[in-house]
Amino acid sequence: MFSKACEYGIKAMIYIAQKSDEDGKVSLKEIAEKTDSPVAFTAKILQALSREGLLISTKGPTGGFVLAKSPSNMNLAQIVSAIDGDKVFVGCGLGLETCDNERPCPVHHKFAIVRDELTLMLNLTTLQELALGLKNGDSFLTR
Amino acid sequence: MFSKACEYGIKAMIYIAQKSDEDGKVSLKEIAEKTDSPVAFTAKILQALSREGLLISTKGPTGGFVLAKSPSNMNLAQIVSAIDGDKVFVGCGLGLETCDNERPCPVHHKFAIVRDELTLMLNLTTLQELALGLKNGDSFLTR
DNA sequence: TGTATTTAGGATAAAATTGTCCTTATTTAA
DNA sequence: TTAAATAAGGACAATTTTATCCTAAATACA
Repeated sequence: MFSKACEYGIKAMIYIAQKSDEDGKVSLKEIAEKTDSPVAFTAKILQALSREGLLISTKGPTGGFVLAKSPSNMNLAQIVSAIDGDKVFVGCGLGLETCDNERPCPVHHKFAIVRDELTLMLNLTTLQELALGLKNGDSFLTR
Repeated sequence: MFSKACEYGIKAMIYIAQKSDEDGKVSLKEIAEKTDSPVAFTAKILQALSREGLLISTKGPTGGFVLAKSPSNMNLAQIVSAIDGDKVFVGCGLGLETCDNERPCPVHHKFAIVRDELTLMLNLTTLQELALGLKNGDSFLTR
């Protein structure tokens, strides 16, 4: 469904959201540990998320990452499209370049319904609520 | 969403379904052409689908592939799981090994809803209806 | 029987994704 | 001012996925 990079990215963002409303910045090392992700690879992803304007990074001791916006204003769709692009939102289920209502692939109509639901869900799900569930112990980032 | 292999496999199955209720067997060469797929790679996928019991293959001149069952009894879920396994049906959206109602990842509940809809759609969509749309010119396998 | 045609399958290659390593730049604080 | 800590980013490596090539096996038909 999502790439590994995207999975790591989402987990990182949720962890940062949950952690940084307590303290300030969160370090790469801590993020990678708590999300059970490879450190160096996670670094690349956080870099990308910073470039895309979803994170703010600071170097040096006490440096780290913080959300660029309030977690209530950040949703999963923004994260996914920052990392995986918009393929998941608009791409054809059978990989055709041209696939729309004018010239649909055989599964287009049925696929579009599900895909649009996924898009809706990703757009409606905020980092705030995900971080809250995590903080409450209702959900987990590892295992 | 689906792997390339799976996309090719689905397109091939739809083409075979549409073509073989007219004639009998359909050759690899024809399938690859009409689905705009690489021949040798498609061969591997058709091999796998044959091993999985979804296709019957015949060697020699006039040989080729036919559906193992009536297209009304074959659905997309069977094809997807033959090629990509059941990851798409049961896998965690964030890649956790353990992720269920007992110990959910942060997106589990919302993700499961969409994933279950996808599963339902794949189970309910038969090769018969897809092949019919294609034959009627309402849908396409290329471009 | 022999030849052409077609799928099976092993070996290999290319490309994309995932992952690591190392150096540089920046910042903090002693 | 220096040392330590941290992210940035380039180079490279490993793995997975996608794709190709070649030979073998099976089959139809002359």
